[in-house]
Amino acid sequence: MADKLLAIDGNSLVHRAYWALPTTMMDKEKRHTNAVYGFFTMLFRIVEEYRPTHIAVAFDMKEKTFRHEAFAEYKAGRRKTPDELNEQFPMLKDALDMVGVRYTEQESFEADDILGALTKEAGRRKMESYIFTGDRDELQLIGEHVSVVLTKKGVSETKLMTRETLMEDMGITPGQVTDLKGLMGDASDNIPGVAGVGEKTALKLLGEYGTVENLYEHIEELPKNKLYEKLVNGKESAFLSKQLATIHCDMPLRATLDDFAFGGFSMDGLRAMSEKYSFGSFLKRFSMEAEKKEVEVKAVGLNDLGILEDAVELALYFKGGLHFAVDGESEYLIPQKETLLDEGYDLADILKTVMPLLAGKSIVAHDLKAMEHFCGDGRLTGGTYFDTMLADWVLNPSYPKYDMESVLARSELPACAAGLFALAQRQRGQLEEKELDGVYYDIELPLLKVLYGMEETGVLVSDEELKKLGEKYDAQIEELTARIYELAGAEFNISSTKQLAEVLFEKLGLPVVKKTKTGYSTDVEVLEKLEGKHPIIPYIMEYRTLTKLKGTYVDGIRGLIRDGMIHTTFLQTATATGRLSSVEPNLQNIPIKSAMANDIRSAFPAPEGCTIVSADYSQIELRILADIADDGHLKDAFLKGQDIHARTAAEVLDKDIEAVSKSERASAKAVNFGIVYGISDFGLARNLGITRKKAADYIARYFEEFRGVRAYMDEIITRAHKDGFVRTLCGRIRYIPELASGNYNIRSFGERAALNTPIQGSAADIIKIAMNRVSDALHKGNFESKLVLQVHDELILYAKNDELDQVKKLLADCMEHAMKLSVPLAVNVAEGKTWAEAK
DNA sequence: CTGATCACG
DNA sequence: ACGTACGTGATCAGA
Repeated sequence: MADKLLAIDGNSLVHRAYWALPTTMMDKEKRHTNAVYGFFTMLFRIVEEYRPTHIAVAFDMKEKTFRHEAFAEYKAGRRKTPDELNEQFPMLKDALDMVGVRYTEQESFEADDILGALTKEAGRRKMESYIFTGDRDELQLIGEHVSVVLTKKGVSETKLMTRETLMEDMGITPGQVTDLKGLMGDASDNIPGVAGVGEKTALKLLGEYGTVENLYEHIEELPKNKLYEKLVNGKESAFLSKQLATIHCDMPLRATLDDFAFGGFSMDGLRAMSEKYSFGSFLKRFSMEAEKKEVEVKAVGLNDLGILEDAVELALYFKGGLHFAVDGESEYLIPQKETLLDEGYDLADILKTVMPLLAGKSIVAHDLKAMEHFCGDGRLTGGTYFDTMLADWVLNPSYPKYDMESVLARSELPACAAGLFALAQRQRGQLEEKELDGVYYDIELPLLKVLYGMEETGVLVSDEELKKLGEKYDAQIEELTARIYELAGAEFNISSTKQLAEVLFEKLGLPVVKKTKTGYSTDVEVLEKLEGKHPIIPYIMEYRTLTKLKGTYVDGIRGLIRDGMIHTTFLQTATATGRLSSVEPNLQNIPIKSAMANDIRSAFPAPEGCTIVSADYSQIELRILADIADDGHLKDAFLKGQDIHARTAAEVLDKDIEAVSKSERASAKAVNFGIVYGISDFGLARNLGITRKKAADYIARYFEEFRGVRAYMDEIITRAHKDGFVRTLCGRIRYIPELASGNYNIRSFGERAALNTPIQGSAADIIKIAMNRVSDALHKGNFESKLVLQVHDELILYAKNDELDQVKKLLADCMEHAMKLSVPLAVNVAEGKTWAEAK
């Protein structure tokens, strides 16, 4: 194996770790340890990823450096390093000693100078170097054999920077990094740069002139404007700043590269160090690491796969490659994708060899649906499955991310096959403890396969029609743009809320209706209030509608068409309530309400020989509310099959349901929506455009009639406060930590979520059960018709024309009887040759 | 990379 | 006296 140097900027990383982690972290002796802990978290991660043969940690020395001699204010004005952090440097050095990692420091030089000299030396020996730092200055050290691993936010994310990525990201070469600092300065080091020149301007100038020196040679060619003046005044500062930012790679090194040879952490040292500084989670981790070491020692090549027989216990999907861990007689195999590719294997070959071995076996994977796509149709059948991503979400659906890295980080298990295996084992127990096994095994796990099928099938789109539509919209947008410019008396970017606000509220003097935290609001609500006050308003509203349609639903979708089809991805672990979401493209928010929605939906035709069938639940959320709140009026209305909004109006206004007017029904509809969301008089007032008092009055009268609903709302909130979570009809859980907040707004939000989640989430349970049953029924009946989309309360299928009647019946049946409630679940079924017709 | 806006249920 | 309806994703502008 080629030698690889990991050169670490100790100071940079310690600072990063200190600010990223809470100072409440202490060891047995009440010494602060957050920076040390964070440093090692990053170190373990990076060593795992890069597997260096040499590691050097460089520290700054407290003494002044040659830079202070050049510029007295260098690093002045910097926030003083807190004592809680300073104390941790000796501890870190001690800990590094214990685990067998060498560090170095030299008087009057900074860590980056040492790193520069070390990596330069390594380069001479044709050794690859990776500089690990948060300091972007060090990007100047990038070279043929040198890359920089930049820490991003927190302690878990990094980005590998090479010449290529630096060029892509900033458009400069490593050599130009000092020129950049020379012009823009660096606030954190108190490097002045040229006053008034920021990153944007600096990059633009460098793009043209390359270096500070060349820029000033050609300074007289610049237009004699403000920028020119700034540059002339800042000339001396620019040169000095560049000099300060330059890292000196030619310092005399006290240590040599060989001193930093690294043959792995000392396991005993790790244990002792974790013990000494009370790093409990590391201790756990190392017992796993030790196990993994065993695993790798026994790793065998692909040719030996034949020995596996029925030994497959675990496989996982990871970053587009496959890692396998196979458990026979405690024999493991983990060929990593990179290793296999290095050895000249083709992924398709691997799959052909490995997949048959997986059939019928017990498989654990992170994101099985993605793995199914990766492995190809039907390859993963017949075995038992466990998906650690799905399990993590079912156990707690409120995290922002569920990728393998995040999940394993939260679990504090090592990011390797053994870690994932251990995680699955733990999750199996937790699912039962929390009574979430039903949701997981009976709903989500089977649904994963259904969703895979839907994504694989895809949706047919007419690129030609979308193209025509786009041209039509473009023409209209152009016309609108001209009119808007004329009415405004100037040209501006209508899509820029900032520029639009300037035109509306400053140039045209229209009244300000609402503000956002950054300035004037110009959203539809505002524009509607302004309608009639100026002829420009309707044009702007139309412009907004058209550009939205064009950008998102014409161009956006066209860009994703492959062979006439689009294949959305249904995210099964994205929402806190249990719903699905849809991305790339989002097919759950295709226009339906507006006048032009028909155009868009018409571009989604049924495939040859098929009809689009759409079936949606009618008022499913209010039916669920009727059931769980056990409300007399609500249940009565649904049992009698009445128009629920009309009935609500009749109750509140105390009149016959037949006597309810259209506008009375509309108000009641808004109230019903509000109830489901956790109503407030303010919200209802805003929605209906009535006074807050009238809204409050309406709500009060509603609750007088719908006593069950009122009681439910009180009860669920009380219980949620007590438990800290709520559940859906199927037992799906959502923790709501906001309920414990001392902040009124946050707590109120928690209460509304507590109220809404059992309703929205139960609806999600019901349609998911229905989907599993529909899919099952289609297979069992040997139908060729296919499920293609789900839009929260609606299922869309491609029905083979000769199966149409049976499929419609089967569909309605599965949906209506997905769950037995105390009121019927009503389903409307429609069909058409395009999506637009199937309504 | 965040905020504003707007598409859906 | 607080600020304000639940759940999503895509696009654009502009720091």
